Amino acid sequence: MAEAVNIKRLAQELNISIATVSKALNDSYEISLKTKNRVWDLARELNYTPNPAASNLRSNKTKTIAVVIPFVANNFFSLSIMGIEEIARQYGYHVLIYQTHENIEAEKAFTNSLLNGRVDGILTSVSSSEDNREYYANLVKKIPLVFFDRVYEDLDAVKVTTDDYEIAYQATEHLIDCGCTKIAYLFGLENLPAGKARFAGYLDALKAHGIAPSAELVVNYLDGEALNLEQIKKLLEKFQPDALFSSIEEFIIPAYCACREVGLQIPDDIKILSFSNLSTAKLLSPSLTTISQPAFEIGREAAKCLFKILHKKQLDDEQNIILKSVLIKRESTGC
Amino acid sequence: MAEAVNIKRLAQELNISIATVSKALNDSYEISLKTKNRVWDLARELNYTPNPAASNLRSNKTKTIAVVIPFVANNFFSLSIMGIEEIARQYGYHVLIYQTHENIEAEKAFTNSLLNGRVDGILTSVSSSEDNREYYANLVKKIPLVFFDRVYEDLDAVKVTTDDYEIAYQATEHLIDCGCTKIAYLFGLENLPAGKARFAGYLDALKAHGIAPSAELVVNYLDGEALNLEQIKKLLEKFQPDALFSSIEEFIIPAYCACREVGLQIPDDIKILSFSNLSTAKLLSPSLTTISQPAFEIGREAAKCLFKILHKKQLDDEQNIILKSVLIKRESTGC
DNA sequence: TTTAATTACGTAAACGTTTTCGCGTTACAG
DNA sequence: CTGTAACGCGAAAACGTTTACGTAATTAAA
Repeated sequence: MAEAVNIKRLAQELNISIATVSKALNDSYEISLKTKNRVWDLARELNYTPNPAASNLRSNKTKTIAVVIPFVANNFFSLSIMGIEEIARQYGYHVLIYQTHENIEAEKAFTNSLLNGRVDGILTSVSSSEDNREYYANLVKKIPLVFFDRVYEDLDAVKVTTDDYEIAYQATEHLIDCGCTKIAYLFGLENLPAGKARFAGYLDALKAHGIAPSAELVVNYLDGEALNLEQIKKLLEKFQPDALFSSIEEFIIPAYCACREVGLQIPDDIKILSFSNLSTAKLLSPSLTTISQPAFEIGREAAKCLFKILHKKQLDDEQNIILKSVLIKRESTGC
Repeated sequence: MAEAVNIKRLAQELNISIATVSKALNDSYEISLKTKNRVWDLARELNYTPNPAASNLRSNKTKTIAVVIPFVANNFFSLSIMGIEEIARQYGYHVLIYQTHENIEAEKAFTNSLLNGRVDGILTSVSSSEDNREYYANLVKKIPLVFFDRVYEDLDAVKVTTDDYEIAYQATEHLIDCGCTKIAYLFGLENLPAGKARFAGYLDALKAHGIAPSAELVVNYLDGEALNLEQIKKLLEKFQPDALFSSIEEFIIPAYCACREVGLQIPDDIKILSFSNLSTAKLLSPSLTTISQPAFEIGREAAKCLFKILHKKQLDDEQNIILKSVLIKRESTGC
């Protein structure tokens, strides 16, 4: 604190100009190796680190990226962040985190606050509460941005997603293979391509197997665990489905509880399957069949793409990167 | 991007000096309300937002805090971050996240990189792999810092923790009340006050009930799920404990698996209890009795303390804030 | 030998703010 | 009418970098 060690100080001690010091620190070709070494040694000795604000101001680079997501306390997103962090660290970048809480206004406010040079780029998984497509259509023109998992289609930006349609189709077939014919669908992310693709996979699999979909068997996600519990209990009592296909993790607890409260045995009376990155899925009672998304890899991949853009490297042809999810069969689907 | 809108631009359009604009934006008493309104209106119209780098450089304030934690993909920490974020947003601060992966070198490297004015303050939960006390003893002199959950004692800094000793004592008594006399301890965070306090609570409760502790019944955490599974299986086979008291969440999966593989029924043959913030604890097979820490509140409280320090408000007397954990009894302790 | 190119470094401006200091105007007391 | 505040604002320096440009010394080419 006391003895501010900055470039000027280094320059004075070494009797050279601050320009030379700056260039030496940045390993410029203009500076001789001898001088560079003198600078580097003294910098290390005095524990010099460049002032980020000054550096940002002058160079217009912050070496910082922002991650804008609905929540961090969520298995998928926290794993994604781990992947992002890993790559960011490799590149020497810092990571700012913003949670939108699925609030579209917060989402706009945060991202807007990032446009004045606070960060070099943004990684985001958009809020599902409302359609915010127009906003993002504008945003992608203003700052390097990569979408992951929750994306908007047809925007001029890189998108890292998973094979939602295919895996949902495959999962539905699994339920059918297990003898289910009345498969209820717990619908989340309805406003987003991911949610629509999952639902489409479910519907198409039903049709391919000659099962007529029924709107009565579809439950839309509501905000609040208790509400969903009520919804699912009503569903179970009124329409007696023989399976629950949950498209988002948030339905798991209410689904299990609802079955218990209604007195249904899993998987004998009803089978359950859910999109989820829960590490304890195998310990649930009974263990839960899940569609597990490669959350960590999604984070890594998205971050890699962003850094390619930031470093102006040509992106390998495609703007859409699709990773594979995996269906992990466990007791809750019982076969 | 094109038409950089900055203070100079505002000043030109309004035909006043940049000093006046700056002061108006900061609501200085020196400026008349009339002028302020003109500035504010134009700023809004042109979508002006101050350049953070310039502002930071001049004022030495970043409106940014850092959170340095072992992992974000962890129920406790991700909840803490939610709490921190909530408070930070109220104060208009940005949040940088750094994961140490329990690596003491990464821990030092990150925090050192924050000392050049990148952030105004730090919130941290220290790595448990080694003792890094000396480093922090120095660090707290250089930057406002608040510890939460995983702290070092006797440092001149605010510490937000939980009642580890008391709740561990209480939990052990609960196991004893359920008839257990041979209670194994799955030991984590051994290098930290939290880990030591939990263990002490366990030991003291045993003694108070006339049960002699045994070193054979203590298993230390190893890095890697498989290793812990092996350890616990050996423990079960060699010493037949009638309860497992796990001091950290990471033991839950290996503990459950070990019991299954060895053929022990929970809670009939053996009871299990663990520190944990797992939201699915009640859905496990059988549901898990947990000590649940108020993770969200810890984050909130820690952030509040940091902002008090940053705003030079006097801290209410005490440097140690202790929140209460809660013991949630479920099937795995079966009584 | 002369000229051109290269190397190694310095000067100074610039990035967009904040803030100190000073100055002119108005209001009011004496 | 003069002297003194108070008010409202502007000029300019400062924060610590980066970088365009200039220049002297050395080397290579002619």
